[in-house]
Amino acid sequence: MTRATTSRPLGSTHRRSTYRHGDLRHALLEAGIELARRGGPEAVVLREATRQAGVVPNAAYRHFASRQALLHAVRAAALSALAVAIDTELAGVRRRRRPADAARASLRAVGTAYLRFAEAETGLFRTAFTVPPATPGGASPAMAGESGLNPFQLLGAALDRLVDAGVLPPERRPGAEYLAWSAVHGLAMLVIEGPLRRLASAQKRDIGQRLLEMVEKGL
Amino acid sequence: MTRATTSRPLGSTHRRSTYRHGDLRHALLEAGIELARRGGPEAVVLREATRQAGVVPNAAYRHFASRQALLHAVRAAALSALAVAIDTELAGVRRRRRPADAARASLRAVGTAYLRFAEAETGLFRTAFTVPPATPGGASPAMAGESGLNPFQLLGAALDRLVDAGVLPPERRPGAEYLAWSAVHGLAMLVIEGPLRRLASAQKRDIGQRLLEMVEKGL
DNA sequence: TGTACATCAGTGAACGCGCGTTCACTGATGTAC
DNA sequence: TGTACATCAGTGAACGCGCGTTCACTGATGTAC
Repeated sequence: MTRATTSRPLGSTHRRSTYRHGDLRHALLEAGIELARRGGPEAVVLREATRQAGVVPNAAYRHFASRQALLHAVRAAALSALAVAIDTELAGVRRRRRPADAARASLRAVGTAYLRFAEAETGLFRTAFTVPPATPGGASPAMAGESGLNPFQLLGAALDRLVDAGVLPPERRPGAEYLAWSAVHGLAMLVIEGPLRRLASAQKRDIGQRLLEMVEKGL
Repeated sequence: MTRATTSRPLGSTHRRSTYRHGDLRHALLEAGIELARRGGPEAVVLREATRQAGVVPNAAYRHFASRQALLHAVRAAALSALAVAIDTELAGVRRRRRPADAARASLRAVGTAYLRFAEAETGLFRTAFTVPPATPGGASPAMAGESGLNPFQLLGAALDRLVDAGVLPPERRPGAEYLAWSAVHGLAMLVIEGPLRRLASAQKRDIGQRLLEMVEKGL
C-alpha cells in the first residue's frame, strides 16, 4: 500500500514538492483518524482532512466517494484499534493454574481493555460506536484486531472459555455477550460523556472493577 | 405561564394574527422538544424552532441567549420526561406481600421504564444524555419527575428499598447506582444506535429482562 | 375615562462561516511502439 | 534507448446550503397622569 517513492513524511501538513501526493488515500484516512481521536465522529470533516494532507479539498474525491465513505473507513479503523487493545490486554494476562481462573481473567481482561480504551481514546471509541442516522448502506463488518477477531467476537471467545471451564452454565451462554457488553459499554458511556465524567480516574477504575465483578456473578 | 389571551393554538406553525406571539418562549421550547424527539440533540436547531413557532429567526433571542441555552432547556425537559416515565412505571407496580419482592419489583420497574423510554423516545433519550463538548457552564441539575426525584435519585431510592428489605447487603449499597445504571444504560445505547439495533423488539425486551436479572443477582 | 409615553416582543435585512460537492482543467507518470 | 500518448491524481474556481448571530427598526401593550 505504501509506495514510498519519496522520503517526504506521508500524511503531514508539510508542502509537497511533487505534483502527485503519493499516498493520498492513506494520508486522508490517517488525518481522519486523528480528527476522530480528538473530537469524535462529527469532527471528521472532509475539508479538514485534505488540509492536513496538504491537498486541495476536492482531491479527496479521487479516493473517497463522499464524506460518509471517509467516515466509514475511519470507523473501521477505530473498531480495529479497539480490537487490538483487547488483544494486547488478553496477551498480557498472566497464566493461571485453574482453567476457571484463567477464563475469568480473560473475561475481565476484555472488559478492562474496553473501559481503558473508552477513556484513553474517547474520540475513537465514540466514532466506533456511533451509527449514522437512517443507517444507509447496510451493516458494515466490524473490523478485527491482530487475532483476526473483532471486539464482539473477542468477548464471545472469553465467554466460551467460561463455559468450557465450567464457570458459566451452558444454558446461560446464548446471548450472554449482550449482557456483558451492555454493562461495560454503559459504564464507558456514562464515564466518558455522561454524568460520571467528573469522577476521579481512580474512582472510575474502581467502579469498573466492581462492575466486572457484578457481571461475573450475575451472568 | 400560559397567558392564553387568544384562542390561537400555541406552538403551532399557523400564522399569527397578532403582532405579539403570546408565549414564544414556551412555543420555542415545545418546538425544540419536538425536534429532539425526532432527530436527537443535533436536530435542535434555533432557526427551525422559530420556523415552527411562526416567528422570525432572531425573535428567539428575546427568550434564549443562544442555541445552547435552548438546547439546555430541551435537555432538562427530556430528563424530566424520563423521570415521569419511571414514576409512572413505579406507580403501576402491583403490591407484594414480602418487602423483598416489593423492593426487587421496584428496581425492575426503574430499569424497565428506562429501557422502554430509550426505545420509545430515542431522540429525547439521546438528548438527555448527550453532553456538549468541553462542557461549558458547569453541571446542570438533572430535572425531576412528578415525585420530585430525578432518574438517578429514583434508582437510588429503589436500591435503598433493596437494602431495607435485606436483599442487598448494606456494604454493597454505596456506588450501586453506578453499576445498575451502567448495565441498563449500556443496553439502551446498544439497542437504540448500536449493533443491537436490528434485533426484533421482542428479543430486545427479552434481553432487557435478562439484563435486569443479572444486575439483581450480581449486585 | 382619556391621552402621552415607556417598554420591549417581534421584524427585516444582512453578516460571515465552513461545509460538501461539481466542473473543466493541467501536468506528472507509465506504457506502447 | 527514445518519443508519442493515454491515464488519472491533484488543481482552481465556484456553487448553494443552512446555520447562528447582530443591527437598527416598528408597533402593540400596559401604566402614569
